[in-house]
Amino acid sequence: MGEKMAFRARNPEQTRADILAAARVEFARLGLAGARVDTIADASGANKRMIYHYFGGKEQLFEAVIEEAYIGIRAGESELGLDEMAPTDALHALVVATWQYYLDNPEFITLVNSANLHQARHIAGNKQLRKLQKSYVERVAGILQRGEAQRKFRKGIDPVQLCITIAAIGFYYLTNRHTGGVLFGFNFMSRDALAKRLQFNLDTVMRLVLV
Amino acid sequence: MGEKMAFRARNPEQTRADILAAARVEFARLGLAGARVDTIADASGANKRMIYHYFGGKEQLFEAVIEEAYIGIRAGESELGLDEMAPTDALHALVVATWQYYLDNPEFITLVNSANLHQARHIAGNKQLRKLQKSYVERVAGILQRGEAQRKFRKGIDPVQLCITIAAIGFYYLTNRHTGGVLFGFNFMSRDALAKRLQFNLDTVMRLVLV
Amino acid sequence: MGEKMAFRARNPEQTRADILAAARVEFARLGLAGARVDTIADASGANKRMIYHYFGGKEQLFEAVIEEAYIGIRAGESELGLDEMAPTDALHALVVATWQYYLDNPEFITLVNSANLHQARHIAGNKQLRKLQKSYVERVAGILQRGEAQRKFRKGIDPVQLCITIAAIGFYYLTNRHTGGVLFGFNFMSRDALAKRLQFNLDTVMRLVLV
Amino acid sequence: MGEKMAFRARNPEQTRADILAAARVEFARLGLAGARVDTIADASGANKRMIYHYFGGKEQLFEAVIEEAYIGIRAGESELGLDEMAPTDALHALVVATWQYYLDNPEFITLVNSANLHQARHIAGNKQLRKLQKSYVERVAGILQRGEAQRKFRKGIDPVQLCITIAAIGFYYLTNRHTGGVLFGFNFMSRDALAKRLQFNLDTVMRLVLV
DNA sequence: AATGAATGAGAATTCATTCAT
DNA sequence: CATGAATGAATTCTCATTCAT
Repeated sequence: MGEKMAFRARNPEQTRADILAAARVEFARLGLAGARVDTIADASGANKRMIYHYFGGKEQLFEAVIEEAYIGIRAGESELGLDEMAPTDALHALVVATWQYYLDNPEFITLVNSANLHQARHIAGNKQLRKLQKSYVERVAGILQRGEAQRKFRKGIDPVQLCITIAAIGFYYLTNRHTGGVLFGFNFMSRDALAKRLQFNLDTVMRLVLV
Repeated sequence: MGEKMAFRARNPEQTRADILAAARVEFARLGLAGARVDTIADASGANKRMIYHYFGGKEQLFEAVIEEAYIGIRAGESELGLDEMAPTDALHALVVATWQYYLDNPEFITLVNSANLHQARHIAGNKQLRKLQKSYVERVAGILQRGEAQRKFRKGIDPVQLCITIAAIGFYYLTNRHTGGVLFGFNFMSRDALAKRLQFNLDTVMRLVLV
Repeated sequence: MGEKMAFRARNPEQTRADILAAARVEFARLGLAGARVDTIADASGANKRMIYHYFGGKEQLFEAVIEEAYIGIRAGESELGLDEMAPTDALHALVVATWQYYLDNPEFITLVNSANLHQARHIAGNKQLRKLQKSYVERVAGILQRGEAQRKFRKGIDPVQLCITIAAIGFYYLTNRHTGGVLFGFNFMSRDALAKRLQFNLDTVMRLVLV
Repeated sequence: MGEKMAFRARNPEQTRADILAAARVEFARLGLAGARVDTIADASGANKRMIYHYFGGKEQLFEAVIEEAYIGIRAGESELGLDEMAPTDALHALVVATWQYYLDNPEFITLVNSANLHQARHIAGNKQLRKLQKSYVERVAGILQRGEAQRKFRKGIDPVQLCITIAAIGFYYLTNRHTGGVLFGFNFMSRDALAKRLQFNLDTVMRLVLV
């Protein structure tokens, strides 16, 4: 009686990170409207009050999750060293890396879908993400220019459209894996199916750019 | 004016259809969890009770909406007369028609995303959709075979992967138009942007299949 | 199209009786609040509108059911010919008949409980039932008098209290058979258990009245 | 006045107990189906959300109420000190105490009826109640044995049947007091009527067991 | 007499958020 | 910084009853 319950480690950084991690999972699984603040609090090991303390509310927490997700994917790409590779190799590496990022971060695709369902208002005006994206497009543009200069790639390929297509052919396959499984009647996530898709996508991109 | 419209037309078919139409819009806009039964009832001109009477509940209504959406897109394709066209024309027409369907039915893409968020459990076991999809794939396979026989198309192109890619390059662009707009910094839905994207996609597909 | 649905037999008496029978079962199973007008309509083979037509509403239907139930049990007793039997035999027959009525009409006990939950307001002022009850008590009083005159029964036994006790020892056992089963740990409705209880009750009543 | 009682005492135990008490009254008055969660919330001074927090739902709250009711009656009996009394006195005390418990806890009888209406599923598998009941029966069996040993009581009286009968003759009178009042035409709850009934019941039980 | 579609009021349940400690 | 009890506003779902045919 009167016994004092042990508080969790008074570690603000950790608490914040734990909440964010739990929120990422929950929002990815159920979307913004379907996610439960209670569930996030429980899963994070913190409590509901902390969510409001650190993030202000459910929507702001969602914002933080989305931002973090986009920072994550762009960070990965900048570490590939694409600028040092031959153009063809760089493009190949980019397609593979994008695909692999989706596979390693299964929450990313549903988070992006949720962000779009809400018309991207949770990242509207986010300069940082705009900047990261810009440097990404420039990197791809650089690859195309080098390829073109070497007479390997066609002229006039729009780097933005290429970026979108590289994302599309992987992202769509994975985000629609459930309905795809039902409609097409095979397991989209089997090792074979995944390998086949990656190969097909590499083909698609290469045929698109090579002269 | 002042006239009391106590009861709506005693027309079960119409009532059901009105609810379904209102539900399609609401679910597309806010997802399964975000959609409000009340809003659907009001928008449909019917009342909440009718939703439960005709569909059983929110989830079953969602099921009906998703099923209807898939039936709609497949129905459009079967009316294109692809089998009567030259292979190249047929493929071109298919890419254009798919793209146009997405533009004409903006709800379709978010509904599909919602269905996938919930792991496709709302269409699991739906034989009809499986069948429709099958005949769609077969139609595409037919185009590929004819193209191959005419030495226009490469050999060994997987029709399933092609179907997925044709959908992906249009669908992804449109579903991600909001975050895309923020990140890339241009309006994905401007006339020019749309025309450019369609052209790029046609290019992508043609380069993929042509010898 | 324009095909006319077959109406059920235009037989008011039958329709009313069917509704009443279905209502008895439903009210007995779930009580007044738990019973569903829809269920009664479906089970009766009629439709909801008929319930309102014939009875006015759910509460009035309940009234009709309760009244019918009480008329039923009293009707049974008056047919036993108790007045023609020796007092001991008459009492014995009455205990057995009461018990048997409960067993044959399992709905009776829960209906009575429901009527009491609602403080008997559904039979308040019902002269007919009061009259039937009166003649029942008089019949029992007659038995006691004859028994007393023959020096078989004690003097001064209150017929009302006896009536209540005869009902109580059977009714309570049966109405509480479910909780009884859980708490005492045996099946109150097995052939053996029922026989044992009846014997015990006969004993109880006989010892109560015999000199 | 004008003072805002925004939050009630932060006392989980009390809150839970308040809800339980309010629920007991409401369920007793209207049954499981007739009871209103809103009413319970208001009457308890808590709010609806707390009911779901502490009990999970209406049905589970009902379970808790029923369990508490049964624990209550058994607790009372174990405090009577029956084992220290002469057999006849013990039996007398038990009949009186049972009767008095019903009178002091008017909710008990309708709760038991409700539990039985729902086929005792709310206490099915409740080991604690089974155990309490068992020790109760054993206590009664002990009285019978002592009485028998002292040649005061008949041999071979089934303690379970006796328990049931002791409950029945009081319980039935009280649960049926409303219909009884209408049918028999007197007030079952007048001081006189109650006294008379208790005396009759004592008589019934004593004649049943005495040699 | 009979039907079943339609309704509004209400009931159970859920949820993001705030308050006292 | 941390906790978890408490809350009000929604939200889904239900139900007795009425209306048009």
